[in-house]
Amino acid sequence: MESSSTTPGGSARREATRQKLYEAAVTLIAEQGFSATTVDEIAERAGVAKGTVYYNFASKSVLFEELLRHGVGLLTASLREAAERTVREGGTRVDALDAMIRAGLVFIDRYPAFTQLYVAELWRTNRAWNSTLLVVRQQAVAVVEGVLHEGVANGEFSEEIDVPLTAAALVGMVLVAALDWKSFQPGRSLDDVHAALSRLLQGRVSGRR
Amino acid sequence: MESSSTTPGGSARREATRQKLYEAAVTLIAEQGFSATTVDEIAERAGVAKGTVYYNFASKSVLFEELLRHGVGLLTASLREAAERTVREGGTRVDALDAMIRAGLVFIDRYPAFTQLYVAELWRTNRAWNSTLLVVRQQAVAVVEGVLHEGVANGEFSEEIDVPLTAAALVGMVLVAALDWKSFQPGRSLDDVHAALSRLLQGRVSGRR
DNA sequence: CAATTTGAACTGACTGGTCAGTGCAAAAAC
DNA sequence: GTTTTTGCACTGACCAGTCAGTTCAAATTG
Repeated sequence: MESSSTTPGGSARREATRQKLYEAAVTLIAEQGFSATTVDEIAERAGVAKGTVYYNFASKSVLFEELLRHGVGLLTASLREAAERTVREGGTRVDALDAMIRAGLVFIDRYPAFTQLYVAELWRTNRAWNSTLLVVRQQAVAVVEGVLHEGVANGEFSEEIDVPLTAAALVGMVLVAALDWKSFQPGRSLDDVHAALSRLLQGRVSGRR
Repeated sequence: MESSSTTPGGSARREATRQKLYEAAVTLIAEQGFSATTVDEIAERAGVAKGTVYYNFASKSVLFEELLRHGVGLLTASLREAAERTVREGGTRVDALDAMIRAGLVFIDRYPAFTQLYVAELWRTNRAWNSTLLVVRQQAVAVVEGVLHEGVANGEFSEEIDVPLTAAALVGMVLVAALDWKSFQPGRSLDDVHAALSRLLQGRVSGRR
C-alpha cells in the first residue's frame, strides 16, 4: 500500500532549495533593500542557478512576500506562545508583556536580518506587496493588542489606555532598541537588554535606586 | 569642486531649486525606496530638467545624503529646543522627555514622508551613505541621551537605567507609534496620541483608573 | 538484478528593457 | 557677461525574467 506519498507542499529537496533561497534573500535584502538586491545575487548566495529561483517562485516580489509571511509566522507563534505560557502558569498580563518582550528579543537575536528588513519595508506605500505588508504588520501587533485587551478586561490595566497605539508603541520600543543593540552594542547580553526594557515597561525609570 | 552647502556663491535661485528637489525626492523615496526611485521621476516631480539635478548635486546618492542631513537637522533642532525650553521653565527631566515626545510627533505630523524614509533606511548596512547614516542616527538619539544623563546626574532617574538603550527604545516607541498613527488612524488628534504615549512613558499603564 | 524511462528540479546563456550619468548648444535669469 | 536652467540625444552598465537543454533519483520493465 502506498504510504502518504508526495506531501502537499513539495518534495523535501524542493523545500530545502526554497529554504536556502529564503536565507540568502533575507540577509541581502536586509543589507541593501529589495530593489537594490538582484536575483543573480540571491541565486549566487544560495548556491543555486538563477533559473532555480524562477522555478521555485513566480517572481522576485513573490519570493519576498513569501519570505515575509514565513518570518512573521515564526515571530507571532513565538510571541503568542510566550504570552499563553505566562498566563497559564499564573502570571499577570504585565508578566505576559514582559515575556513577549523577551520572546521578541530572542527572535531578533536569532534573526536580526529579518527584523531589519521588516522595519525597513513595513511602512512603504505604493508597493506591489502592500496588502501582504498590511496583513503581516497586523499579525504581530495583534498579539500584543490581545494581551492588552485581556488586561483591561480583568482590571489589570487602566481602561483609559489606547490599545492599538500602545501596542504599536511597545512593538516599536522593542524593535528599535533591539536593532540598536545588534548594530551598536552587540556585546551586550540578552538579559541585560531585557532588563533595561522591563524597567521602561514598568515605569521604573523615574526615582532613585 | 565646492559642492558643500552654504557656499558663498549660493544664490537664492539655486537654493530654491535645491529645495524643490528635496521635496520631490523625499516623497518619492519614502514611497518607493531609494533604488526604485529614478532621477527622471525626481526631476519631473520637481518640475525641473534632469540636467538641473546634476548641475545642483553631484549624484543621486549625494542628493539623498544631503536630504537626510537637512531633515535630521530640523528634527534635532526641534527636539533640543523642546527639551531646553522645558528645563528653562522649571520642568523636570520627565517633563522634558514628554516635551520631546510631543516635538517628535509634531515633526512627524509635518514631515511624514521624511520620517518614513528615515526609518526605512536607518538600519541598512553596506550602502554607500553608511557613514552619513551613522552620524544622522546618532544625532537624533544623542539629544534624548543627553536628557537622560542629566536626569541621572540630578537624581531624577535611577542610576541603573541604561542610557543608550533607553534612549533608543524611547525613540522607537515614538517613531513606530507615530507611523502607525499616520498610516492607520490618521483621524486621531496629535493630543490624543501624545496622551497615550505620555501614559506609557510614566508607567501609568498598570492599575485601574 | 541491470537497463531503461520518466519527470521534477535545476541550469545558465540570452533578451528586451531600464536607468544613472554625460555632453552640449541654446535659452533664460540675474 | 556670468550663472543657471533647459532639452534631448546618447552610452554603457545592469537586471528581471525566459527557455531550450541537462541532471539525476526513483519508478518501471525485462
